This record gives sequence, structure tokens and C-alpha cells, in this order.
Amino acid sequence: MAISEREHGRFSYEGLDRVIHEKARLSVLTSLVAHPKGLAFPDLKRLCNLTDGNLSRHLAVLQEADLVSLEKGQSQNRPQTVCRLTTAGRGRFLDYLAVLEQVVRDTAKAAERAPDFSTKTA
Amino acid sequence: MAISEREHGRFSYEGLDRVIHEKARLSVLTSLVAHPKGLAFPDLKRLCNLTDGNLSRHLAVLQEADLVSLEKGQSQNRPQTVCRLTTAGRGRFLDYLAVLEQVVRDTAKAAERAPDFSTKTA
DNA sequence: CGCGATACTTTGCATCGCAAAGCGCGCGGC
DNA sequence: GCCGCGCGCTTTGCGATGCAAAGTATCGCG
Repeated sequence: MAISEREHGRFSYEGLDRVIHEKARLSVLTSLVAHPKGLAFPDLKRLCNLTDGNLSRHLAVLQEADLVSLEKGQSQNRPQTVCRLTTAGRGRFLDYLAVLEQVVRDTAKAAERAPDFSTKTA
Repeated sequence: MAISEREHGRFSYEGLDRVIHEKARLSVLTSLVAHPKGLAFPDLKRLCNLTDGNLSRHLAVLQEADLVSLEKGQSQNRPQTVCRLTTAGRGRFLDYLAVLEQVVRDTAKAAERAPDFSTKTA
């Protein structure tokens, strides 16, 4: 079966932004989209099951990319960094999500055509 | 808003297998699930928009992880590597996909609660 | 023959994820 | 009142990895 010219890049999923498409950062962004009021560093750490260092690094990357904003303040005389999705970040994340949905759809379509390919291997 | 103990790891998505969760390999696996009869190296290369070296490396990784099988043969006096999903590979990919769906659902739920958070910021 | 094209593989580099160690600063014990 | 523990976060170091450019091998064609 030859691949038609039309199919060129059919499954390349260019929209999968490297900054977003990363387990830890995907976790962070999903957490944030679910908590529009923002989340404190320790909460984020727990929700995403990340170590301090890890979360710190990923937040820096996300901030650099202007996907999140970090508000460093004080709460009960302790430092407290509150993290929020930026408007642009929300937009880009939703775009990314749309591509993910496409992946899911592409697979679902195929899985449906061959629900148990081990028994009727082409 | 404090995060309850229950929410611990709520968004950690442990099921996002590092081997699968990678733009290029995700492309390859999706292509393969859509073509259960297997795909030749050049076809895969076109579908995923990958360079030779890139595809070669990723296929090696996928084979190492026993997600795909590589059948190196000859066709018209030219080497031809045909690539197929293994049964285990298909299973693990579908598991991965289930987690992706969860991500999409989590986000959709949140986006629905605040369709345009830029206008009514918290 | 030799030149180009096809089908890969290997090498090299620059990036990046991750964990361990480090830093600053309140607070409680003594 | 200083001392050390703990919390909140940052920096450092390293091993792994994605990616592209270069390399190898074989075939077809003039």
C-alpha cells in the first residue's frame, strides 16, 4: 500500500508544542486550567507529584515561554509563590489540547476498525 | 483554597509512558495503529514528517521497548524495513491513550467552568 | 565505470529532565 | 538572644535524549 502525496505529514502533529508536551508541564498546566484563581507552589507540587527542584525548573520554563505568571509574595510571613495561567498560556494550551484530541480521534478511528488485531492480523 | 489530601497527585498522570509520550514516537505509533498491516520506512517517514536519522533512532527505541517489530526484507532489490505494532505495543499504546483522554477530559471540564477566564478573572 | 538516488545507520552536539545539594528565613526551644 | 529545625524555593550536576548532519551500502542508469 503506497502512501498518497496527500497523506504527507498526516500524523506529524506539528501542533504538539515542545514546551507544553512534557509530562510534568502538562500536569502543571492542567492543574492550573482547573484552578483559574491560581495555585501556590506547594499545592502544585502535591497535585503534580513533583519534587521542589523539578517544579521550580518547569515553572521557570513555563514563565519564560509566557504561559504562566509567577507572583512572589508573602503569606503568614513565609514566601509564597502563586502561579497562574496567562491569557496567552490558556490559549496556547487549548490549541495544544485540540491536537491531543486529534490524536485520540485518529487512534479511536483505527482501533474501531480493528478492535482486536491480534486475532485477525491482516 | 487548600488542596485536600485526596487531591494528592490528582494531575500527575503517571501513566504517560516516557517512551510513548514523545512527539515523534507518538506520531509513529498513531500511524501504525492506523495501518495494522504495517508501514515501510519511507512511508512512515513521510507520514510523520521525520528525517531518516530521526525515524531510525525512534524506531530503534520503540523496538527496544518491544512496542514495534521491524521486519527487514527486500522489495524490488532494495532493502525494505516494514514496521508493525506488536500486540503488547498496541495494548500499551491504548493504555497511554486512555490517560491522554483523561487529560483532555480534565481540561474540558475546567474550560467549561470558565469559558473565558480573561474577562472574569477570578 | 561513475553519478545520483534510495534506504537506512551512526555520530556529535546541544538540550533537557531530574534529583541532590544549597540558600534564606522565620519560629520555637533553651 | 542564639541555635537549630523546617519550610519554601533555587541552583547545580549529570545522565539521558532528541535531532540533524554526515556516513555506508546498494541499485539503476547513462
